[in-house]
Amino acid sequence: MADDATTAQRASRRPPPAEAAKPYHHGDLSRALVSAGRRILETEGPDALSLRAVAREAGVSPAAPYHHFKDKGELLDAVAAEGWAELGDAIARARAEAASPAVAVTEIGVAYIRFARENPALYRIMYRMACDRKTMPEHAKKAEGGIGQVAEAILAAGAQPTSALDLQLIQIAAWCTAHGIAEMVGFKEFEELKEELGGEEAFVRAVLGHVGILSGTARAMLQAKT
Amino acid sequence: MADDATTAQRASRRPPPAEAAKPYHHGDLSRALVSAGRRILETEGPDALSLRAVAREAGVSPAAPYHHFKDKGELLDAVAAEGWAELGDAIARARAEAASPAVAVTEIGVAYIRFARENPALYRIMYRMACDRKTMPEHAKKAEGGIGQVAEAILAAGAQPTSALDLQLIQIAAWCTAHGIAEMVGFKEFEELKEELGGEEAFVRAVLGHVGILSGTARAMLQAKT
DNA sequence: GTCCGATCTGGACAGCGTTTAGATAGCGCA
DNA sequence: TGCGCTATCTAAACGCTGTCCAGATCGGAC
Repeated sequence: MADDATTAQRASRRPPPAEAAKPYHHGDLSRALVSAGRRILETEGPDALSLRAVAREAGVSPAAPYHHFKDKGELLDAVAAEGWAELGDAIARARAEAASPAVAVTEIGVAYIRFARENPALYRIMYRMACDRKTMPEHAKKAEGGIGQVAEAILAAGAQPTSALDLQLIQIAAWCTAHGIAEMVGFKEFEELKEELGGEEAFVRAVLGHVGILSGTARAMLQAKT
Repeated sequence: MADDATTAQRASRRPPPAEAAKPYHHGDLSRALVSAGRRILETEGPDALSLRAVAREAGVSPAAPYHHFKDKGELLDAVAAEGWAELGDAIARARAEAASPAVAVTEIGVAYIRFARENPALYRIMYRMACDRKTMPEHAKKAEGGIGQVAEAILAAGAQPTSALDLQLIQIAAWCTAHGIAEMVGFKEFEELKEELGGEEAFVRAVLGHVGILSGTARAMLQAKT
């Protein structure tokens, strides 16, 4: 086994091999550190995610990560970026699998919230990083597999925004709503109600059903009635 | 000055004096610790809020707080509870000052978000505690000066929920939305857009305007159209 | 074949949350 | 008035953390 690795590495191209079992000088650590971080996040929660723990998990000294990330924060940023990419995929999948454009927006919301609930520690880090640092990872904004999907889905559902700004605000409102629900669904207060409604997803759909993301036209219509 | 304090304390009733400058054995520390915590939160941010820093700020040894709170978490809980009480007051004020019942719900939302934005570190702690611990402070739930206000305001605005459950879901949806916007308004992504709209509050109102919290009847109406 | 530069280690530092043993001092009781 | 009780506070210590440094290691370029 060790022989295999050594041989494979010796036969490889000039740059350090991208995937080897436990290669080389130490291999490509940055990737190993990020996935070690995710592993810790999943198994031990966000509070256990220390730089030292990550290094330990990856089998290197506590100082080693500093040759790949200037900071603990930068490592967390890399972990978060991976999370955003996966969230984007989940959103794209939900949109593709939606029964009709009309329900796609809701399904995207449900998928977003489900992702956050299935990866609570990851989502916490993702939000934390998006909040503190200046830019979101590009993945999160891109149309293919990103938040940009929301605008498209809203348009496909037949909404008629009065301007580009209107559309942008719709998008932001949808995102804020999803984030808010995602973070609050876990509150212990709602445990009873969730059970009454038949599970967490039912609860999420019920809450989502009480939030209307309104384009300019729909909003005007609603105001005319009230 | 020291004389004043000593005299006042000696003349006081049996139980330890509630308000003295720097009294006694050490005075009523728990209160001092909580306000020291808030001071640190405001001046140095949430990351600087260590138990030791709080003790230092209050002028006691690092072990002293353990006679009043079993945990760092319990101290944070106390700080958060104070925050919830103040948020409740802000909500009540917004409702009382609203021009009409129809706009009260929006004004409550704006007040909620403004509080979160003006006390970002405090709000972070408040949410964190509400998330991790089992129960919200009673203050937050009470009708006078609490989230319960939302339901009343919604009813006063003329909404016609189809059931108690419907009303509860409306309330939760509103809360989730406010929380989501409150946390995301700070994103650097929106800086440009905020400026374009003429400030953060304008941005908040614009986003809020694109979210409709729908009672059962209003929802049915909207669905009939789409 | 020799050197360079990237990578990794071991050790150190200050700061953290928490526990323990011991000092201090107000209160109830005699 | 004085004595002990108990709540409160301190000093010191533990293992943990993020971060930095000097030195060891080793692949790749000349």
